[in-house]
Amino acid sequence: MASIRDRMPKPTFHNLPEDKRQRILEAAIDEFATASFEAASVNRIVRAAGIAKGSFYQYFDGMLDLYRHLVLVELADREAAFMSAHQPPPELGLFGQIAHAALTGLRWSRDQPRLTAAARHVHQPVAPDSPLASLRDELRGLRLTGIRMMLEDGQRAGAVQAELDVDLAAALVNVMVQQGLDALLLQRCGVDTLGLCAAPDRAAEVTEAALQDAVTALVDLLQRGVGTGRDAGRLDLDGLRRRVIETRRD
Amino acid sequence: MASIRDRMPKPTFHNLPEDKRQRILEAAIDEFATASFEAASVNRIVRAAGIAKGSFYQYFDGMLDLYRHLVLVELADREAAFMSAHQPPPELGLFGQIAHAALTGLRWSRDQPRLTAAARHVHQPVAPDSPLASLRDELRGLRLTGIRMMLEDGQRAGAVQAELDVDLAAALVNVMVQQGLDALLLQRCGVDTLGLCAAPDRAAEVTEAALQDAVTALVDLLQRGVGTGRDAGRLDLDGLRRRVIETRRD
DNA sequence: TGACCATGTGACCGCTCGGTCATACGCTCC
DNA sequence: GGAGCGTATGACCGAGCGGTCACATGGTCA
Repeated sequence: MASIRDRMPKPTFHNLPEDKRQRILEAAIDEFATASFEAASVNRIVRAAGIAKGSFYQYFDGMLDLYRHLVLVELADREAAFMSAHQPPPELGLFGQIAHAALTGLRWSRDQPRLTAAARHVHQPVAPDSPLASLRDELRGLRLTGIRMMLEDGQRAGAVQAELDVDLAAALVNVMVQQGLDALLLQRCGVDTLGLCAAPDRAAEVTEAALQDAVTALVDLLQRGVGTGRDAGRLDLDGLRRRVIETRRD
Repeated sequence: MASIRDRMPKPTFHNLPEDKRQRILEAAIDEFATASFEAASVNRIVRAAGIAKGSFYQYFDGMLDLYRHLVLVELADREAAFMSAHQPPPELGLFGQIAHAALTGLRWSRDQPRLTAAARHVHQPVAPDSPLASLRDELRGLRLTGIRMMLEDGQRAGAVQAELDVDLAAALVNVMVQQGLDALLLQRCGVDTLGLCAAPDRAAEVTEAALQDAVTALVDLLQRGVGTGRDAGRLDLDGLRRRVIETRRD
């Protein structure tokens, strides 16, 4: 934990007066919320923050250095503070915990869409030679481990199917949480995180009821799937999968 | 259908000799497979295609024009040809159809990672004022409608829960198909579509067995969820959701 | 032959980019 | 006062960008 947060910006950045540091961070958040990582511009950040370009390079080694600090320290701390200010009731089961976390995450996206949007570059597929690749892999690994542990706990408690391939399921849950919640928001309210960045007043359209609908849909799908659970349906899948695979052989 | 495919490149492009047109398309595919849409460069494309820059602007109105044509015509046609060359056995049930489509889609990504990667810009969240926004919304709407119809068919056939919120479920299924399959590939084989673009020889690591594992994981989650289906678990969720919601009120 | 026109071409324009560096500033200590 | 030092500054660099346009090319028809 400490190792990947260590000493990213130069010490001069940490010595800065608080308001100046905040101006720089706000400008960076706006830039990354607006532009793709590759299209983000140092020039625009320094202009918006009201500092000289030379100063920027006294604080950071470059854009990646800034972004690492932003994601691993600033955004992570703010989100963690929000999440821990909304602790779940203590005796929730696995799916209750997931529902709580999803609901809290959605509220965070609604209340702080710029922060969520700025962090998005690290959740998207990225070329292996991209400067973002190692950062993405680090964070992805941490998230997957957390999800895997939850699923394994669920298995031990008998709430999760014992025969589940936990690695693959964790990858799917990760996608559903990272992208699925935003897609549900777009579906239910006609606006997603990037839309809220562009039109912050539309947050009013994102009602608590809509968030609850979204979380319910996600957790229900996760827990029970969309099938009716008839044995015919399940056997159907197993039987047909073999045939599907056989179609390849011709 | 015809309306959104109409007349995007200028007529001069359609009059081009076949090999020249192919060179341009290949160069464009490489560019969009490598770079983000905002960072894609006309200069690089014309250099790689071996045409003059002035010619490019005789064929297209600009990058967006080229990308629209690429996604809506070239890539769509090639993928459709691949998919229709792998027709499912006729009497598959809903989840069998989904499994077949997912397996075929994964094979397509493995065999043609550059084409899949070039199309990715239209599947990712995008700012509402981005030039890509309307294209993304068009395609998203088409996909969601298709998925919704499948789910409704499943409901009529009794294979899908009657009380399912089809709109929200379709949004989730869309995410699972668009991003989830790639995530499963990365989890199972250590390489995803962008990784295959950068290292095409690694396609050998993507075995049929791995693809089948991925599809099984996805369809199982979709059909049955990860829960054990004990009533306690289900009631648990419903009861606890109310409490989760109440935590907000303080 | 020469007029005409669709197409091909790349030098050129104005601009922004990431990054550097000589210089200026402001504070401390002698 | 002035030496020393950490920090602030913005002009400047070379490069790449999207887009334009005057001109070249080559085929067609009178």
